[in-house]
Amino acid sequence: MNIRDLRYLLALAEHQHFGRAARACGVSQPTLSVQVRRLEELLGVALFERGGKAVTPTAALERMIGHAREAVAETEAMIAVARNQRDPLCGRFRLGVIPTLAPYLLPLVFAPLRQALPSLEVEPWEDQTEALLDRLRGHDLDAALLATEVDGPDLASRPLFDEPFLAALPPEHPLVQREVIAEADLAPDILVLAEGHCLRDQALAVCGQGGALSGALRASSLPTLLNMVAAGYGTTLVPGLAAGAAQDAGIVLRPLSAPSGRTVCIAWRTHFPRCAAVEAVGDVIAARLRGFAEGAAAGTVG
Amino acid sequence: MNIRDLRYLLALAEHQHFGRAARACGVSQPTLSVQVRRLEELLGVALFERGGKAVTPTAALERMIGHAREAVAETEAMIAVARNQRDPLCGRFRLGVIPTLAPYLLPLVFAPLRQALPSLEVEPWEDQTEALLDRLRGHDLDAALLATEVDGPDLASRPLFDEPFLAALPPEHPLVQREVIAEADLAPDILVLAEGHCLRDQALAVCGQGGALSGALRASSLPTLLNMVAAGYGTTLVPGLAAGAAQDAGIVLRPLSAPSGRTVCIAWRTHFPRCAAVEAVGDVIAARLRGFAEGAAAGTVG
DNA sequence: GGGAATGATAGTTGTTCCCTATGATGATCG
DNA sequence: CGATCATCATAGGGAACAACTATCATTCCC
Repeated sequence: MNIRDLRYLLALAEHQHFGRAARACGVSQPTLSVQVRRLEELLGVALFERGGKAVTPTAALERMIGHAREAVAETEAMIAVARNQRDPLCGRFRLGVIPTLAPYLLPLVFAPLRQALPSLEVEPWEDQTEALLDRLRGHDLDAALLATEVDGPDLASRPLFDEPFLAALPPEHPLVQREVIAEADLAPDILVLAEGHCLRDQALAVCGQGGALSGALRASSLPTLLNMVAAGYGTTLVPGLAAGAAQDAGIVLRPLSAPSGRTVCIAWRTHFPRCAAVEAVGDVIAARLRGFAEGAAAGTVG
Repeated sequence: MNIRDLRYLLALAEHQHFGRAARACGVSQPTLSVQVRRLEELLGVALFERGGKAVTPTAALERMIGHAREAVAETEAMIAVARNQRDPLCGRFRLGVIPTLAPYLLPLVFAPLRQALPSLEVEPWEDQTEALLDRLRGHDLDAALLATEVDGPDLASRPLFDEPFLAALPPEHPLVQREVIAEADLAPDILVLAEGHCLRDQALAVCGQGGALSGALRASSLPTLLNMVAAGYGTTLVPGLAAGAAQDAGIVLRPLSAPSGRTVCIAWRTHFPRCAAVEAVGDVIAARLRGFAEGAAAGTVG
């Protein structure tokens, strides 16, 4: 059963004339003639009474034609929806972002995204890496911005930009005197985020598992951590994009003697069909952050 | 666009597995695979995300699937309607009957029709010949019972049975003495129906254009005409099936010396697709009236 | 009865659809 | 870590389908 046949049917019922109906359908008269007859044979019912003068729908067709009309209409509606969805750079795009990145990166990239991909509705979702990966695997996200590379059978990722780490010191800290801080010097009184934050692991990896890691002082968010540092509880590493926020909190920032940092990536399901959207979003973010690493290492925010 | 493809689509969306969906559709897995892909290319949208593990409908498909479901459902409803209509001996059958026949014939044939064609809903429509033919041509009737043969480019007819005429006399009429009446003897004071009734023309044809045709005395229906005869206003010819009614009205009936009558036919449009129904109805009526002519000519009602 | 109009039929060609067989890839398990 | 299984994609071939042009049959009308 072909929708085309139903179109022929409706055209013939409307025009009551094979030639005109065929012209309306853009086919030859024999084509429509044969197809209608085939349909009649298939259904086992006479659909039209072919008089010498007029071609009239039978009572049987009258009862069927409503359904036929609906079937054609629904099919066309479906095709119309498909046509509207055709552009992968269109529609909702659920983008996960880790908490140590979201508040500092999103303000920078929202405007460029909106300009470059006006019909892509980017919906951010803030959560920690593992939760984001779960949601990504569960089709609850379309992509995620992470500070860790992902590569597996089902997920893939692509680096977008490097975010250098800066040493964060309370204003009265003795190390403030130095222009450049050695990572090891931070270790004794370093503060880190609560478990689950990738920044915690990265800071510890850079500075070594400092023994002074006081159990009571684990911040659950980066702003809290910055406040704790500003209040003199200890030092920490801040990612470059948070430099402005750190300074606003009254923290002194210093470059590291051996510059290190983390790589922000965009991750997606290997088989995600709208990878064009992932790519485009990644391009926009990478372009916005181009040259950021150097500037941030020198203490400037892009 | 084929409805079959939509079925594949729905099956795959439901099973989320090519093999099982294919089995549910009764096709091989490559067939379903290829068809779904073709559909995706046709629509220009990815409909499924083919992961290593699961096959999941995309957001685009989620928006389309309702329409697809509706289209399939409507198509199936249409096919179901067609299936129910497939039997031509089923459904409404609008049957025209001329007024001089309807009240006498229909009581005889309703029961046999209902028995022989239980799912055919015979709807009688009483009117004069010309009106019936108009309605027949206008598709407002499916067939008509007439006392005249019809043959033309658009209409055809078939004789069902012969209905003899009987001489109808008031009880006190002098001709009552005779066992058999000559047609010419009726002519002087014959009464006929109003114009438009075919029985009028037939009576006049049999008896000649009797000069005594009083303009004031034209009955508009056969019962009225019978009452007029019974009241002594004149004589007439009655069709055999009305013999009982005539006798009930107090009329004396006599056979004609040169037996004559009219042929009752069933008429239909040449191109009417349910001619099987016409034939069946005709068969039932003819069978019911078989041998009626002889009996009626002898004064008996079948 | 000839001509115009209309639908049906015939023959042909290109497309579509389905099958079986096979390939590619990822998951699973010893 | 390699073998095996599961799953989907691809290839090739054959049957069915749908489209066309050309032609025929019928009806209608003058």
